[in-house]
Amino acid sequence: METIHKDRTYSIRQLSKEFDVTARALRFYEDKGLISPERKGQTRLYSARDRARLQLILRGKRLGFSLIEIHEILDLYTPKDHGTAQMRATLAKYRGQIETLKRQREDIEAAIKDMAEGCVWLEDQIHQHEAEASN
Amino acid sequence: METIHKDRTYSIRQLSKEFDVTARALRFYEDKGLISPERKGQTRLYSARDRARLQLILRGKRLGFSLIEIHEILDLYTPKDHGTAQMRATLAKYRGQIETLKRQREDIEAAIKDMAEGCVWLEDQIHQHEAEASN
DNA sequence: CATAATCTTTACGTTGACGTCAATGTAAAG
DNA sequence: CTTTACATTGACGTCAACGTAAAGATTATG
Repeated sequence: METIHKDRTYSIRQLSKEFDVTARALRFYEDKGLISPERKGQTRLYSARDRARLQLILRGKRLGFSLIEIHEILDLYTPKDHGTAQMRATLAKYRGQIETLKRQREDIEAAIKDMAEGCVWLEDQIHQHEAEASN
Repeated sequence: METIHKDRTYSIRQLSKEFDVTARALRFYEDKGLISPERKGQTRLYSARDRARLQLILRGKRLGFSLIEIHEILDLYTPKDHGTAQMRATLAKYRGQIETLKRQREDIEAAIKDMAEGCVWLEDQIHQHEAEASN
């Protein structure tokens, strides 16, 4: 194992190229409190942790969550408090989020099913059409 | 079986209450060409088909698609042309859509997995905390 | 050293998806 | 027939999520 991995930092360009988002978007996410890269003087230095958070942000976006919702989800990923009551509350949020995701998964599966059936029907039609044409 | 089912129509209020969207939204969707209810004079009359389309629209929204994307998806649901070439093209779109949905499903499953692991960890922490407290 | 390439902040512009308000129409109830 | 309730079409407002352009600071390169 090399030592290089955990302490690597990324420039704003590197990250924006890697994930195909604009630098503007990254600064915007920072503005909204979703990421907080360090600074070397003026310029931003993104850590591996920042990079991971960005991945979560983008996944959230692909799933149709707003930046505010994503912010709340990110909060679930950042361990902070240690009171039992707080931990129970956090646990409840986790579970709520899981329920949300499961409902979404059902939507997706219904959509996939619909589309797959449409495929079958269409393939069938095409075959019939071809059979007709060859007579 | 009763005869009442297929020919029922819905007012804009009925639909908006049933699906918990505003009348404004329904008119907006119409403006964008997503639904086309008939008119009795001025007022809109939504058919069972319109209702079904609305369900698809809302599902699309829950999955994070834009109205434009939803419009394209709705097009896939409305059979229209009969040329073999067109049907092949449509089939390709179906398949593309399925791929999109499958990628989304993978995102969701990853998210669910993350959250579930977080749950386990949290439950563990809470148990340890309680064990400590009882000594 | 000059200049080009990147970075920064500030600020205004844009697009999507509606909300809200005004002015008006119409249909059922009392 | 008047009131009450819900319908319609504009037109403008709003919020999120960036895009874009301006102007300056810093770093890299010939």
